[in-house]
Amino acid sequence: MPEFVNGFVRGGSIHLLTRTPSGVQTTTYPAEYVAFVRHADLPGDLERHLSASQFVSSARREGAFLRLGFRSHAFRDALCQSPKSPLAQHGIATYEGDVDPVRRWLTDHPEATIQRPRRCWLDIETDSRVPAKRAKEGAARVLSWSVIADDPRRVRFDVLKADTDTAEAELLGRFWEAVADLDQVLAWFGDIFDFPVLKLRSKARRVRFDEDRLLFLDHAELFERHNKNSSQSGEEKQSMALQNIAVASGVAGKLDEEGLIPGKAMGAQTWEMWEAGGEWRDRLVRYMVRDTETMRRIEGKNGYVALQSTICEACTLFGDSRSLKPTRQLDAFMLRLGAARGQRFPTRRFFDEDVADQHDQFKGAYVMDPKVRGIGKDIHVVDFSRMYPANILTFNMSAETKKLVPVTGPIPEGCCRTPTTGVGFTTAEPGLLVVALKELLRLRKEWSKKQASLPPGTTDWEDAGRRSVAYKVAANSFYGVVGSPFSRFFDRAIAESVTQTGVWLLKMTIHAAEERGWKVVYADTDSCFVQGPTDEEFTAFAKHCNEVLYPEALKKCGCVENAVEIAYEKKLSRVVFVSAKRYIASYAHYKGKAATSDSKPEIKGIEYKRGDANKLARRLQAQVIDLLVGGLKVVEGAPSDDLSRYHELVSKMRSHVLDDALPLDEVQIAQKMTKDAGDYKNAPPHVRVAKMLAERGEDVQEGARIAYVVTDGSVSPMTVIPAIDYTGQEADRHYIWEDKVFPPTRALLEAAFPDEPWEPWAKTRPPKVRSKKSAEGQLELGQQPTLSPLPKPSESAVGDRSPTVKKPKEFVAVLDQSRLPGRDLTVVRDIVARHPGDRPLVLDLGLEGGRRAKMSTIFTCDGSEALAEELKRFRAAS
DNA sequence: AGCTTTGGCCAGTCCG
DNA sequence: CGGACTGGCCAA
Repeated sequence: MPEFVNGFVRGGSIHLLTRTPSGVQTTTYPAEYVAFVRHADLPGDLERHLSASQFVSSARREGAFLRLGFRSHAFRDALCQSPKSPLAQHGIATYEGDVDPVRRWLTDHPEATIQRPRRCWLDIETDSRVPAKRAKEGAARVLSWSVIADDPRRVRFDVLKADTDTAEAELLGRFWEAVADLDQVLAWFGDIFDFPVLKLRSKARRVRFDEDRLLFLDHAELFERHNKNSSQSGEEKQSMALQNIAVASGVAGKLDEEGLIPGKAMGAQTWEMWEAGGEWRDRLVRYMVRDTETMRRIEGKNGYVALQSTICEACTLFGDSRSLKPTRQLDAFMLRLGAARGQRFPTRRFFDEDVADQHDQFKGAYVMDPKVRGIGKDIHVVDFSRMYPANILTFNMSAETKKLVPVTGPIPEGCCRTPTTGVGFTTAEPGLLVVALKELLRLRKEWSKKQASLPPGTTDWEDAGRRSVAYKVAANSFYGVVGSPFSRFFDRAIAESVTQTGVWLLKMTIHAAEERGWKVVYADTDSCFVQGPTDEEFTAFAKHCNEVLYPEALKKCGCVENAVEIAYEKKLSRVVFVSAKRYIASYAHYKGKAATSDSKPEIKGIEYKRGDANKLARRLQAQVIDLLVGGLKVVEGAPSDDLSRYHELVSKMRSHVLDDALPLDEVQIAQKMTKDAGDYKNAPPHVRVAKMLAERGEDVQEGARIAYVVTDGSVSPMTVIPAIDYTGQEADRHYIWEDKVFPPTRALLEAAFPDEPWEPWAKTRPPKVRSKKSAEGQLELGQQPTLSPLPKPSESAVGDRSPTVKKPKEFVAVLDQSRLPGRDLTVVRDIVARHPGDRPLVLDLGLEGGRRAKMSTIFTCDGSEALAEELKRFRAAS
């Protein structure tokens, strides 16, 4: 059985590489650019014309198709892609006319399998004097490289001997020698740095190497794709930098780097360290080798690279970065399956961007607005198992099983029809999509079973588990690929039928639960949250859905099969819904297994889980989450309904934001720049900062994560600075509190305690004083009052729910805030009360809603040392 | 150059 | 001020 580790096209041939213990064996075949045409579609004269054409190198019948071979992709494109081609003119479809010769060969040879590559990790360092952006383009000299092979484990590295082109050429030459007996190279963000740099520099130095021979796989990209599925906190999403991921994965401690230039990042002083020579040059190499080793350890921890290899084997793909794309995976898998059954798939069209943008979206899932007020208790949750695959299976959905049926009325014999989209499918023979899906699910089951039969923790056990996951991943990507206009299998009607059948099933379930007198409080896509039943009643409900409700409903649609199934997933003991897709909850049980005090809460959608939220916003949310549902273990004695505990946390965080020294990580926000800086209509803050950085020559390209600090959030557009410019002073504290930290927690608190007033903590920023007024001498130059409504948490709105007249808000004004040590207004009010008659003032105040009011308040107004002292004493005493 | 989907929330900018 | 719009990130 032929096994291949890699393959490529060169000089009119395909080269297929086989790894042997002694080296790599190459097998070559002529490169075939093939397109199929359905014989029945083809008028006789056109067939003769094609067969005789000088551009067509071969033409032969294969089943119902005419197989046309071309000498180059240019000839084939002219026939298959151009709207002016004779086939397009006749409205004749072509099939698989975009498939590249290597994929063609692998598709036509079902006996060929994919070999597991000999793998290594790579890291390089380049001259730091060249801006990263230019370095990527190959403008910086390579200073060093390191390669760590996995099996057998082996570390190699090398350093530039002299700052000359000759020395660099030798260094690069030794790199390609070092990887000569390896098949796959992984590097962190290798696709955008290490790989192109090595290739560009080697070309520039005229170093001989074979770039096609190796599989280049971007480890960061791979990690990101596989890690999306695993639930994380926002803290872990902060950065994709290698050392951050290493710390989060538990394979490295906090970064401990000491470069030649203190306070400067390692990457920014590679040149200086290399030039210093001796111990510094050694240290540069050590850090580089450590980074390389870190990648290997990350893999040891999560096994994503091994999983990717398994996916490649399952789909017949070579293990480079392209194998990470779901369209590629499914394409390779389905082409083979189709070929085995004598079926061909449509030629994939190459859209230009306009066409892609024009494509209409199809309708998606149903999401219910949450119906719980306050803290919800004892909520049962059912969810459909693999809902979208199940819908495809049940309705036998596939491009070639589609059948035109009346949208309403009786369903023709031998057909089923989706209930809401009215798309018909034959039930006579299984569709290809269904066959593929069944095959993947069968394999998944087989490997899960196999895993269960093996001793846990062994290599075989792990491998079986990975195979099981690989098949699940592939099966779950089906729906998305069918819904993608870039995919060969794009079919809007099918994609929409999948989602809308899901909507139909979910709403049917909601209705059935409500019929029993229970309350459905939330639902999203494939899950349904229900309040009212006992555990036993709800178990019976799920059983009834599976045995009666769905089978009967699907039968009426003409379905012969039924893969639809719901499961009683969990009971939640306490739930707080902020809005759709945003809630927190503690478990009563999960799949029947009772939760313990160690059980982590379920947290969805809120800032705590977002990588672009402010750190303090996440911290305050974490504390409040702990009080509300428990499990995070950041607050003592949680959970609790004692409001004063919440007040305390909020007040404490507010004084921290307003008064304490704030380190960078507490004031910065980081967001990804998803496109080129110039392509934005209204540049958002992170893009404006990116532009500032770019002007300094820093590397801020599409995809970069930009960290910034807001220095004035009260103007539009806001003023911002790059995070690296922050010295500890510039942050707009009011903005941080009013816009970043408090609102996310306020949303949680208002959801949990809707009758309590949470507004009082919201505002801290003094209103802008009109220049006219301040010129009148009431306020001294440079002084602005800090105005804030007093929090009055103690008299909570128990009797205050009726729409009575709103009480006027109380305000306290404190002058010269810069000289006050604190702004804890309850404290200030007390102080004020104990200083009657000092000096009355009438202030012109900005109230909420743009109103203004005159207010006379009695307090010490000179911002004197005396008040500062008084505050200190009061705090010490209380 | 190549690309898994839609639904939803929230922050920010611009404009009337 | 509010609404239209863009952009980022998350749930499923």
